[in-house]
Amino acid sequence: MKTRLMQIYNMLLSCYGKQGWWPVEYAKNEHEACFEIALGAILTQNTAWRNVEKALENLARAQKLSMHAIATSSERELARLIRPAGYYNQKAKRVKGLARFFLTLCKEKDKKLHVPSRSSLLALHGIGKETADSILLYAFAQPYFVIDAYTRRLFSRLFSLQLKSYDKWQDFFMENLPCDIELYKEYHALIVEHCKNTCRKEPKCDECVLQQECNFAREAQSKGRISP
DNA sequence: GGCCAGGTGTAAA
DNA sequence: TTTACACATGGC
Repeated sequence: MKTRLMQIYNMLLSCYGKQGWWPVEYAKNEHEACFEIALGAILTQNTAWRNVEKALENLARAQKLSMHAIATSSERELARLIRPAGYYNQKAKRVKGLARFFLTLCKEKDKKLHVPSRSSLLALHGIGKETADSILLYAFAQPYFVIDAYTRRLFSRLFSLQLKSYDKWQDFFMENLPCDIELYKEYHALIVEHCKNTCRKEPKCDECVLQQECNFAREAQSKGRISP
């Protein structure tokens, strides 16, 4: 299992190349870069990244991209700016809560941005496990493997896995991969990139870099055994 | 015009 | 504990 997970990673890497997530476009310092990542993590909830880019651009143009600016803006104004990212009323509340939370992380005298605990992120309204783990991994370089719909879809097919909960999926990856921040970042990004291309709900497996893996999984399933 | 996108919170079964 | 649904824009 461990070997196959790494094999799949290497196939994706050689096909798509290093993804270098998370993209930071506007931040002028390290703290704001962390915040911009977390902001993007909320804005991209069930939303295509290109729409998030429009929202971020609106915020930047209006000088409303910093944690302080967002924390002190009205929800109405924020909603107007982030409109292209969808669910703008909900997300306006969420990003404002996030900004206020981030301000508490930099209040320490040493000027360092404190690494939040997972539970403190989950306590924020509108931050669930996937968003919390994205923020921890990409903004704070903490070792949490991010599970999203693409990950479940792809690995359900590849391994005939029917894991129910987010935690079980996360355990599956974290128990079978070396604890390596860069690997976690890149693997998740590659899964997303791959699924955007060929592993959608209607998979195009015949033009897929993992075609052999898919066939292997299908064969194993038809023989009534779980693929290793 | 329908489907889908780097989910989450709430309420009901 | 699982399932259904609201939330919403924009690209293909």
